[in-house]
Amino acid sequence: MVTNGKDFVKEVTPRDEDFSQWYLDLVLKTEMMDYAPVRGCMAIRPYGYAIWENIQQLLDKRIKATGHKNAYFPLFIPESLLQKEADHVEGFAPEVALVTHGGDEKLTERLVVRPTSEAIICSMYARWIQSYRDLPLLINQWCNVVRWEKSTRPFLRTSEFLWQEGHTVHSTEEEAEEEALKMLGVYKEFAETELAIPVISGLKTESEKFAGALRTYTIEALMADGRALQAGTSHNLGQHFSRVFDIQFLDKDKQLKYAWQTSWGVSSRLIGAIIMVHGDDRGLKLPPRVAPVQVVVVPIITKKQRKEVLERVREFADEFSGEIRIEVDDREEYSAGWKFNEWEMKGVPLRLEVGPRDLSQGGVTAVRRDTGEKFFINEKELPKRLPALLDDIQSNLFKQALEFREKNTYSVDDYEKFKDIVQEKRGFILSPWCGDPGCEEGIKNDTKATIRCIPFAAEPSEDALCLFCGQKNSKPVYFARAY
RNA sequence: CGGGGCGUAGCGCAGUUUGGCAGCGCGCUUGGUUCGGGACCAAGAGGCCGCGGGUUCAAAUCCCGCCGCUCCGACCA
Repeated sequence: MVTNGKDFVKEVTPRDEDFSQWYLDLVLKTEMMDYAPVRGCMAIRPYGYAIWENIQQLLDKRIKATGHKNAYFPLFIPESLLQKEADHVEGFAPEVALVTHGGDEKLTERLVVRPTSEAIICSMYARWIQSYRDLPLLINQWCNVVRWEKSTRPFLRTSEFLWQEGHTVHSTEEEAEEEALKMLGVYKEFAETELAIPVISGLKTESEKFAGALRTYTIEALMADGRALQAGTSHNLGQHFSRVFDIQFLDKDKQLKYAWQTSWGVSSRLIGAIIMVHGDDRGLKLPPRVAPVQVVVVPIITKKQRKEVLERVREFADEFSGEIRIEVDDREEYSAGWKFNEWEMKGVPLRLEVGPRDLSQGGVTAVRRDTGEKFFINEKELPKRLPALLDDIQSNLFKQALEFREKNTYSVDDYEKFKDIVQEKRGFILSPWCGDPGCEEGIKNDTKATIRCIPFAAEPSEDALCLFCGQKNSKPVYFARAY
């Protein structure tokens, strides 16, 4: 940590000085997480977990609204099941945790701690599906998964993380494709509406797609340091898994057919995205829709009016606690100024100050976390103003993030210029690519930038020359340095 | 997995070079005075110096091994 003299938040390294350190300072000081005694693992503390609960609640609603039901599958997967799909095992083998013993007894077959649940779920689906009447099968699960990662970062990449994974089965290829795209759309709408994070969506390249998928779709967000973060993926699995797990159904035409599948997921990584998209030198800036505390009330306690002020803020909280996540910080061992900084660091969208002056004027002093704006609100207007202000903060955060992304998205067809931007400014770079994995690889080796996605609208054009090889009829795709 | 940095009280650090009582600031506890942007006074509590070996009369300090965090790379949906 670096002490930054005159600034308000002493605990946090300035963002532009050292982005990584700023991020680490924040997740620790705001008590979102703490390191656990297992390498790469963390405890998610109540303040961080509350954000996850809000994400779960808001996304779960959407998953159910699109016809999916929740279920739960085992943490352990027999090793032989994981090994059935060739690409899948190749993709995950290096990072699976294995259970070899039960007590002192060696297991006859080793168990994999799920890195994702395709294998175990497909093995169950094979038993549940016989007829086209059993389809579509639309199931989601909220769970933890384990991937033994080489390098980890709180929330962004940890050995164990929380997520939801949807696993659906369909009778036709078209229907599976439609499902994969539909859920990508749900993710995009969710990220933008609830997390105030603008995302670009599109198709992953062959080298970046999910191990075992036919196609992978993705939403990608831009962090404040100009690096991209994959925020959610949706896979069209084709018949890859149904063939090896033998998920067959008798169709209307009396033919026995292999089913078509999808899977899709977002993880607790989204919490990292919220931090890195919205945060500033003072700390977090949480979008009201997912903020554990939307409004904090800080009483200004004075010797003379201590009782009146405390009574007022307490009834005040009761008044709004039904519709707003409101918290009264009436701890008397901390000064008002200390609390201001503390709650700003924790990213609470709106602060209300109630002191003798406010009481005499019949209202409260409000301060927005997003703009720092300070203003008086008359008591009578509060029921209307508070929800309206939270909505306004929510949309303003989205607007700021969108402006930042637009400012940091470049359209470039010259490789030298491309290299300069990757080096100096980062951000998204829309550049033509011929589709050859060799060119993708070459650009990655030169610049560390990867193709984040091929946007849906991308059309090849005659005069678009591949950034790397110069071939005509290339498509504009998004490049970035990524987390 | 390769290279660098770090690990001493809850947090930030000094002490390690040259072995000899484990310290400072913040925080914490208690009492009191305060409170509109990190208040003040007084009295206190708090340590397997990351872990395990070794050298030594004596190790936070020297040697060996390991673990963890972190940065850069490799790897990675």
